[in-house]
Amino acid sequence: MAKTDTKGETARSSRAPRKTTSTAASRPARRAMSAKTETPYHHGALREALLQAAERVLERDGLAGLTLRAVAREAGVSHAAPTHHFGDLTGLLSELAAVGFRQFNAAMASACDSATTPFERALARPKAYVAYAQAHPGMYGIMFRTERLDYSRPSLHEAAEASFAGLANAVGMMRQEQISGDALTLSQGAAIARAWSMVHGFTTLLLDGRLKDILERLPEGTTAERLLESMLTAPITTKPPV
Amino acid sequence: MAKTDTKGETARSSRAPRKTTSTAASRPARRAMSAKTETPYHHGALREALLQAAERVLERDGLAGLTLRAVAREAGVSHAAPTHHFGDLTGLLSELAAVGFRQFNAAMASACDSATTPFERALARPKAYVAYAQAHPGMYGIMFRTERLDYSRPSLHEAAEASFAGLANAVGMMRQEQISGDALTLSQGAAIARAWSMVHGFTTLLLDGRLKDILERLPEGTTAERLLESMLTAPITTKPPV
DNA sequence: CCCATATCTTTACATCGTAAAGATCGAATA
DNA sequence: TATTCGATCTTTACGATGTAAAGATATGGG
Repeated sequence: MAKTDTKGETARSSRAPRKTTSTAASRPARRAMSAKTETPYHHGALREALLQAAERVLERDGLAGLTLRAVAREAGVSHAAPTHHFGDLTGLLSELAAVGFRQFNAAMASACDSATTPFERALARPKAYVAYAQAHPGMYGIMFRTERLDYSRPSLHEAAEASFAGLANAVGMMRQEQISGDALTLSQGAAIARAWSMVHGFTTLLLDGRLKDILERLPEGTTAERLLESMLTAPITTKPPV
Repeated sequence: MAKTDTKGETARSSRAPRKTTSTAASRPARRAMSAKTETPYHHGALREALLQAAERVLERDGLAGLTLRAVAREAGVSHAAPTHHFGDLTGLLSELAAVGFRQFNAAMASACDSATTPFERALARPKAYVAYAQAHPGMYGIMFRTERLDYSRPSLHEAAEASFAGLANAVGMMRQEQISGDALTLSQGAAIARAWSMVHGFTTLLLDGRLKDILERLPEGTTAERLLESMLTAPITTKPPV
């Protein structure tokens, strides 16, 4: 038969020695393991290690470099190991996106906490939103690359839901009214949609380099953050936009 | 050597007979061509045929199904034919995105023309924007899938530039001032960024299914278009959003 | 102490993008 | 008109990827 997969996909020996977990490292290995007592057959916490490896690969090589096999190489395991933990590529991306949403939610919460005046509080979330996306462009890209995500996974569903709830809550605070979870008035829905659309749209356009044209034509040294601030606070001149 | 590419990749015979162009069809073929006088070696207008095939594949099978080989199959040519016309996958996607931007620009222009009152004119563009994306989700997805696009290609650059110019011009009309091409005030830039971010953000969230949560909680039968309209026209309650 | 099960590796294969070389046609040129 | 050259399309080939299936190995419960 035709020989395939013959070249350098083992990755067992040359990588960094596998960081065994406490339980696995504490007790001596029963059977002989490749003479050098390293790289035990069982990893111990491979799932988490794979997620961390995936995040490294994503931020280093971008979305195009984020493959199952690349993640396995980065983690120093066989190329089929991730499949066992995540089912398929969609599974891995979905779990990674869930990690991203949790990071994101934490960043938003901490930004809200550190704001004191009402004016600060109004801008804290949008600024933190854009800041997170700029600091983790790969992660943000994955979180909204819907075609390769499976929202039926509980971890992703919950993390994304929490993110949305935080947004709705913030909008409710602005309007000084409680936003219930099960029903919305058109005015409330419009306010949420406006806030989310504006910040999400700004972020994606910024990450895609689409705002460069605008930023270059603005007064010398105007940053994206300044543009965001102005976009959110400046009075609207004559009629609704566009 | 190991045999590869041995199965069903010819695609010459079973497909629809190639639609030869006028010049190719008008004169009889010189040499014998596979006994059945069809599928001439030279297509005649393969480049355009490939772009149309790509658009069909995109809207039928989605972005994941849009591969060089799938497009070649759809057009009934060998899998390497597209490479000659577009260089690589990025080339094909970029030219297809350019087609999308031209369609989009035409739709926007026609929407502006058919608007009469100032109120209509203010909403005509956003509505047409979202309507185009909903009618051609694959195309819209490609136009903003930046990682696989080459904006240095003149056709794409020009079409996207025209789209941006139309937006800037529309915002200028709203503000009743001329927006020059080379310099912007912060207020002008903020107005453009707000308009673009809002509509683009709304569109991507809608296409990604992220607005379903909101739409379901709104009064019975509220459509996305209604939400958009409300988002753009409703007064902003208390302070800047988010 | 032993085995069922979870975990990880090996092997295999279809598909994809892309490169390189061969085949065919159109048209300019002599 | 015959020939040659360049453009167009096909064939062949190769490495990479996702995924399935089967084999190897460790872990924990009986």
